Amino acid sequence: MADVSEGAGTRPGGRSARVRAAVHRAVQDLVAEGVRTEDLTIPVVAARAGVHATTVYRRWGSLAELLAAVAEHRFTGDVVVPDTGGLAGDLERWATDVARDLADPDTLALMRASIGAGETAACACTADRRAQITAMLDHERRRGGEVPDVDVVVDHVLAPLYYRALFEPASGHDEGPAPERRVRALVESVLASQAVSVSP
Amino acid sequence: MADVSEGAGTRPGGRSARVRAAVHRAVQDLVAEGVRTEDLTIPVVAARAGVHATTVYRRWGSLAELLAAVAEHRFTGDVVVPDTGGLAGDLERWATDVARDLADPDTLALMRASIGAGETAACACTADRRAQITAMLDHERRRGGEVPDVDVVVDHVLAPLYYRALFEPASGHDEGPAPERRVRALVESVLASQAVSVSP
DNA sequence: GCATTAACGCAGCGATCATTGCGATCACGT
DNA sequence: ACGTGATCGCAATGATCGCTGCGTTAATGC
Repeated sequence: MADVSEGAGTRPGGRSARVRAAVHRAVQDLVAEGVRTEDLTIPVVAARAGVHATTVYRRWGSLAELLAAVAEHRFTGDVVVPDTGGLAGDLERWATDVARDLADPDTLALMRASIGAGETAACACTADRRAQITAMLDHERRRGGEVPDVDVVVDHVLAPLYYRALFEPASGHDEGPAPERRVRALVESVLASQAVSVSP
Repeated sequence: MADVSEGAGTRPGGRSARVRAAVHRAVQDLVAEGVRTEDLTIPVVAARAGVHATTVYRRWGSLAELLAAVAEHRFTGDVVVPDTGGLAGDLERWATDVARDLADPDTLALMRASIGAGETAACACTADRRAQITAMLDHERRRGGEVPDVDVVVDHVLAPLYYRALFEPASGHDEGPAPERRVRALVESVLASQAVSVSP
């Protein structure tokens, strides 16, 4: 689904797209198999993808740029903004999707690698999230409701999910029992903090 | 101050400690100078530290382990838990310190590299934070006050700080004006969320 | 349908990395 | 103060990476 829309680069040739898709899939597969960052090299990726390393060097140049591109294509357009009729429901469903996405080891590993690859690749991981939040808030505002600031939602809903995924993976204290109960609590808190909002 | 307490490893010899300190400082300096992850190699670190690469290979083995060690020694024991007499003041002051620490490009770069190096190194970055929060909450509890859960503080204060530092560096919309006003808002929100807490 | 040109495969090159064995040095226990 | 053993410096080695010509393939425009 995401591999189909590959033709948005420089020269959407029929073969170029297939090569790019193969390389992207190779990176995701390798990183999902737990290959260490130092072992994740361009020749390895090229071999897995079935293309020659020269091609990868020419198209992407560096491993960081390759990871950034993969991350950008991986983290954009996957989550559809829900419309449950209310902001609370929208946020809850959306946050649940995000949490499920972050629970995937493949996604997490790719994000780690992207963060380590550089600032650009790191920002690519969350580029769409803000836009999605803005869309949901606009929906609610168009319904006539009072909505919190985007930054508030980012701080109180998005940030906790990413923090836990990155820094506390399977801590063993609240892992299994309450995955979506936590999401509900986060959404409730952000809607409650509307009253004590930062803006005057 | 942190370099003095190096003698907690395997063999706290006088020279081993100096070598370790030199290597640690070399890593921090190099990563602070903006050296790309792919250019940050063991020979480079060794050359900067004034030791031979063989030593680094033998003591740490991999670059990931080296980064994990550096991150652990860098992010432990730096922040002292304040005691202003009240939980709000403690959290505010502590969060301000954390935010200031995260604002340092050197710290941020080291954290990025550590995250990219692997899960162990990543967790080393925030190992002490939870303990510090627990300490502050215990202080307040000993004063007889009602305190929120540790996870709530992590979600609503710590997570936003780390998220912003990692994924939105100098976005250009609220960077300069209100660094500590944001911290105050976060602390206020966590104290307010006590009322609508998740726990029954 | 044909010319054009971008993109890919191939082979070879230099450079750097990661590792290993040995001698020297320094810290630690008696 | 001296012996013992760990740690470090040094030099050499094999392996791999990253890059650059050149020929070929196939996608695009007329």
